[in-house]
Amino acid sequence: VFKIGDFSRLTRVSVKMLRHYDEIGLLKPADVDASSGYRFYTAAQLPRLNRIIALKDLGFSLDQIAGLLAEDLSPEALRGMLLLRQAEIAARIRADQQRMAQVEMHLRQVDQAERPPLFDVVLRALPALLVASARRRVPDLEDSVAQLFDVVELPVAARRARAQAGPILLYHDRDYREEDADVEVAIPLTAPFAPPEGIAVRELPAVACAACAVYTGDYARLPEVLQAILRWIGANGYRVSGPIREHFLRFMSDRAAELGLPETFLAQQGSQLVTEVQIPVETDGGG
Amino acid sequence: VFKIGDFSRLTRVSVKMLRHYDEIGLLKPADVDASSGYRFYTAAQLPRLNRIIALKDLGFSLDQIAGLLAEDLSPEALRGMLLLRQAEIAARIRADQQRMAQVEMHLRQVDQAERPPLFDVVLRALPALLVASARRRVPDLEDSVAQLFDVVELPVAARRARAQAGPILLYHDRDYREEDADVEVAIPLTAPFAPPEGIAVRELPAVACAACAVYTGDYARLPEVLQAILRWIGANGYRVSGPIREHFLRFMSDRAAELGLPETFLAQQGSQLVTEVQIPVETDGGG
DNA sequence: TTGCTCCTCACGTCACGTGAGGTGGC
DNA sequence: TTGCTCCTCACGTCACGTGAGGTGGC
Repeated sequence: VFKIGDFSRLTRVSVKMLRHYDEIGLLKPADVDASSGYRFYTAAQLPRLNRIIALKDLGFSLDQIAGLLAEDLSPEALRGMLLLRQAEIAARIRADQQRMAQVEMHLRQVDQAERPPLFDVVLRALPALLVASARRRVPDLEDSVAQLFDVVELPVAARRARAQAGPILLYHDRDYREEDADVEVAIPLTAPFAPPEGIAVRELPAVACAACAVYTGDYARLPEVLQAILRWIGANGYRVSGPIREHFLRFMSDRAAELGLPETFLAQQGSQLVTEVQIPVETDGGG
Repeated sequence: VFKIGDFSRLTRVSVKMLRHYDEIGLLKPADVDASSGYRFYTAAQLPRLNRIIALKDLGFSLDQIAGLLAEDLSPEALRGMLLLRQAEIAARIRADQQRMAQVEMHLRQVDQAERPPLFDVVLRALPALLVASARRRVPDLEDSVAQLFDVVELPVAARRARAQAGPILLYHDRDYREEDADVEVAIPLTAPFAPPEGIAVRELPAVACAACAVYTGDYARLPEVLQAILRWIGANGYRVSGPIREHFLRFMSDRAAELGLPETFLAQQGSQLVTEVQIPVETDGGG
């Protein structure tokens, strides 16, 4: 029979941890002196403590460990816990490998150039979105996109179906071009409706991984931003895997104001426009 | 200028997080209404928030991010932070890969057999230890080891140099044998001393990774334990990379009692002996 | 008036670590 | 007596999430 300090040295588990495990009921001392409160452990408790430490090393929480050590644990439940843990670890490894690639990229930027690194490109998932959209091949971007926007905006506004998110512009061409571009204007919806001709109500697919950058300012410089992100994508070993999106987080439109759009999405005269460029990517050479 | 809710939707950063960043001074609102306490943000704050999110994705703490966003951050300091992060991520990936291998092993055990899995083998590092030791080729383990123990124990006890850890028995043979075994008895020390002939005072090298199991009971069954760990090592894709050690955590010796050893290490008559078997390993096929 | 947004406490999370202040046995 | 070990609060960690309870503007 061991006092807590001896048991701690024996097992290399800190006294504080042993007291903690006692407190949460994971490992009760074999005996506790009623008057002094001294905890006493026995060698028979070593296997249980060893299992606790081993499971902790595998990353299980103390709560889960309590479950795994329960006598009535079925093999299927055990299998389930292990499979879950396996999936979690796999996900963490993938996330860490992405982080690693990003850190290495920043290091290259610091080593090569004097200018501060471009920290603003972020990889993230894009959720699926229900939208009303119109897709056309338009002669030139400037004017046609504004018109296309109105075409979609009107029926959405009439049905009060607009969701709390700005419109999205998708470029369906493989190569970026300003003439005869195949573009789609999409407006997020709260609920589907039967669209008039020329307009579709559909779900914009979710994107597992997109390189995104938020840009504040005039649309004239959006192509520059786009080029910068494309360079970033190349430099980080990714490749474009779907249509480029521009998400207008805060935009300006006289017509929109007339239509009574929520003020959130309307920039004041002279204040900044906010746009997020989103480029779906996948690992270059990977699936 | 945005109210906190609008800014939250714009950036997909929760209101709570924005308030938290305000509180810790990481991102103060451009303006706060004196009477209502309302926070107001501007588009000019977007780049900073984007950097914060990007750095958070890389796993930096908010404290570190504050440092990284400071205007007077030197490129060398930035480089240092990135290198540190890189090392941390690499370490985490390695640890996760080990965990993964362990989880997979447990899964195989659950799938193949009905018996509960052997959770008790743990991988861990062994620290370097200053010891007094004697190494001999002995005709048979039973008696000779006990004698060898006394040979080392006496001078250590005379100098009161014994550290708070039990003695260690090392097997230097490549293959396990009970006859003509090349064994070493090592006793951890608090301080070095000039040893008598036949005894060395040296540092037992640290081991980066060892498969360890704590065994409670009679020494007669130690070879079984050893065999079980060796099977575990094979099944998990490791191979033995150094001499096998037996660390006597709680042992019995009449002679030791005479010598006034700390009671911790002496089992009562009839109570359990506690021994940890430690086998240095490396990844099979790896460095 | 109702609903929505904003505010400030204050507590919970997770697995302990770190004192503070006091006791008991050699 | 001194030093060592044990005890029980109680607070800190980290980055927020989750209510509680109240206010302000349309």
